[in-house]
Amino acid sequence: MKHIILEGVRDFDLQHTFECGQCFRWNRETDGSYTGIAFGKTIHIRQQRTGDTATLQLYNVSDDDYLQIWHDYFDFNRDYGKLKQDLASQDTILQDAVSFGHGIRILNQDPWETLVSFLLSQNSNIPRIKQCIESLCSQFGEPIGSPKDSINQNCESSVQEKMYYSFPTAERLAGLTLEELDGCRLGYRAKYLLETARAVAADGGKVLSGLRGADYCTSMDYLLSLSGVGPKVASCIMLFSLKKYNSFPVDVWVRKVMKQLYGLDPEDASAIDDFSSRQFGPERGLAQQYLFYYIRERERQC
DNA sequence: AACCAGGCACTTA
DNA sequence: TAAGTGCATGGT
Repeated sequence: MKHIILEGVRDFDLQHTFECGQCFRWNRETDGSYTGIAFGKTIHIRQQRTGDTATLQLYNVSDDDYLQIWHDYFDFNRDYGKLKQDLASQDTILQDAVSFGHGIRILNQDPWETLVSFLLSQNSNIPRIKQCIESLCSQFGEPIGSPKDSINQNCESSVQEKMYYSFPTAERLAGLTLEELDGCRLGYRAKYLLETARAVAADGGKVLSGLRGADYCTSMDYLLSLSGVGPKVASCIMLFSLKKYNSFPVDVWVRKVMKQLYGLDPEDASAIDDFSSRQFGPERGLAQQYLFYYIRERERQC
């Protein structure tokens, strides 16, 4: 039975984790459960809250998959209770943000998928980024099984019937032409994608996948050498796939936080970098996620 | 209907 | 080093 149950899970909430802007291939079903694709596998998750812990049902997950992929993917090795406590004690703004997004966890995603996703994210918005990625996957990825297959047929499921595709490899994309990418509607980013895919595929992706073991500067230098990857995109890749929790992506939303809540000049990148380093410490990447989710959900109300 | 989006590459001063 | 500009496309 490909079904895992985790009980007594603290500091984890599906909506907080999947809708804080770090991932693009998770979708909410009508009943509040989520279906996602990562590492060439589909997975369906339901949560039941009881007080401050949750029971998680992971469907289409074998014991091996859980140990080899999902345990690390959901960052279950880190103590978020302690991390949150440290951050919340810094200032009341962060305290509110942490409280608001208390179930956020930083996913440890695949570096290549994360690289492409954030390369495509520039000057765009989240709904459209998701569209671009899905069309890229459906046209150039491999079809994979639906998570519905492993859900008990007797109980009704909210998982929608559709095809699921893996994320295309660097080698696959490196062999394409710009014309072949037209249907994905990537705009001017298509050129960046091809150049970067070719650079990554040139060494079989070994340099990129090896960056988890490399230090911050080595990783940053390599990523910045890729076409279409600047400081913001590189920071996201390092934070969401390379476990570089000191990286602090600064985008329009974070600039908004820095201006509105901390009174900094939103155009002064080095001031923001210095301040975030002093104020949030070596785990400032996590602080960034709480603040990003906080300001974005707040603005959505208006 | 404008405005702008999880920015970057490229040019100019 | 700093400051400006074009970019494809679609959400709001």
